[in-house]
Amino acid sequence: MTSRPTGTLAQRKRQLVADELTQAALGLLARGGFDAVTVDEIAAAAGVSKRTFFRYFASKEDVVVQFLTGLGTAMREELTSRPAPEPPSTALRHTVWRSIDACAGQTERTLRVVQLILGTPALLARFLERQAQWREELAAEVAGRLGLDPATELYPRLAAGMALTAFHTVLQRWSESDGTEDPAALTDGCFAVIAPALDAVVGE
Amino acid sequence: MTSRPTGTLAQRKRQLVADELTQAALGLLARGGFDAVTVDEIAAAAGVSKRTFFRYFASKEDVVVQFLTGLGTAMREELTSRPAPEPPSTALRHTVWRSIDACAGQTERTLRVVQLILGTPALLARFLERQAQWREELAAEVAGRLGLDPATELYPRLAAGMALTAFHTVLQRWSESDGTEDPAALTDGCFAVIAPALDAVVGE
DNA sequence: CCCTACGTGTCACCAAGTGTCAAGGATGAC
DNA sequence: GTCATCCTTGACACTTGGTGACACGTAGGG
Repeated sequence: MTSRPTGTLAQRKRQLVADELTQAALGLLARGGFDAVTVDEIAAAAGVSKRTFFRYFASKEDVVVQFLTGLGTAMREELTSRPAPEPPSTALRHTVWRSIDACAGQTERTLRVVQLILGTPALLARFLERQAQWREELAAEVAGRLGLDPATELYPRLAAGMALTAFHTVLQRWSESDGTEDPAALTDGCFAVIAPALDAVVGE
Repeated sequence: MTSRPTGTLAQRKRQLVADELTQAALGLLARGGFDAVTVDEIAAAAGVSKRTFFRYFASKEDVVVQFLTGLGTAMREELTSRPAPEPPSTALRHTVWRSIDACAGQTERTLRVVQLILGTPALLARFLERQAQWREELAAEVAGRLGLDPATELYPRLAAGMALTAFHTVLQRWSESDGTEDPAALTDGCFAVIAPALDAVVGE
């Protein structure tokens, strides 16, 4: 998907530095943990200054969490592209699955990042903050699909929240099993549980 | 319940300082926002040193989030005290309601704190981190109630996650409405949506 | 009266994050 | 070729969150 050189030369150079920073950060943070590594060390490992690090990432947590940033946009894209008559449980199941499937190419790397995030309170906090943003976006999209007023109806936010709870549960189980359990099966299992609530409103 | 002077004199003195710190912090943070107020200012307003502030609170966020700390323990207490044969949706509805109802005595103060948290990314992140802990605790309790193995079954974590999604949604709506909407009605409305999923497993 | 324990203030220190400015490198006009 | 310009970067200084070490004062117990 990102195989051909995208954008201008300046943009590609910028992307190169960002990748180098991410690479260095994930390598150092994997061993030693989050607190044991300083931003100066990450910057030095990438061959840039501390100041440049903060020109690419808003915070030390950001360099890890942004590794999973694509997931949020992937989810919203998938949800908007789902056919309208599809029941919410099906549409949201594909939405969550799309974000998980997006990491298929780099399984072991993603696993280490997820384990790092779920095992580090500061990173978990930032990750959950991201999820809160995604929830609002998904809720708006769900409301639009069903023609509900997001300001008065409780369903959109709850549906988005349930989907993200499923997402989080899948990541937890996948992380705890060291990648042994099948993400697809976990996703289906989670949605089998929450589907009765997601689809109950359809008759309304 | 905390009407009579509890604990030793030293404990009460400690509580006094903690209350003074919380009071000062909430007062200053309400106007000016979270970033505009420094820990030194909070400590000075409470008449102690910065070092003493950090002997009472682990972080600047903590002084705000800990104001809602009782909610987590209140929830778990309520869930454990619920009769075993009660359907999950009923037990969890009372669980969430108990934590909301616990703030009944200080409505306007709680409202300002909730609005501050939901409107400040750093505070929201810490608050969500707390909720993640609560979720694990509630999931363990749910698993115990139903005799499910929390390591293999998806239901406990999902049920706890749905309940906390309801909790969060109630707080959001209550906060956005400036306290106008009725928390009890919101709670019932949320659980009416998620109940089909919570109770569907009963037959199993 | 002394001794201990505990809470607090002071100071020093580290790391995260930001503003500012000057240097360098690429680009484009003439 | 040269100059002007823009953009990125590094260097430096600074603020703030957070921690460790130590010294001081006070209450209680021998």
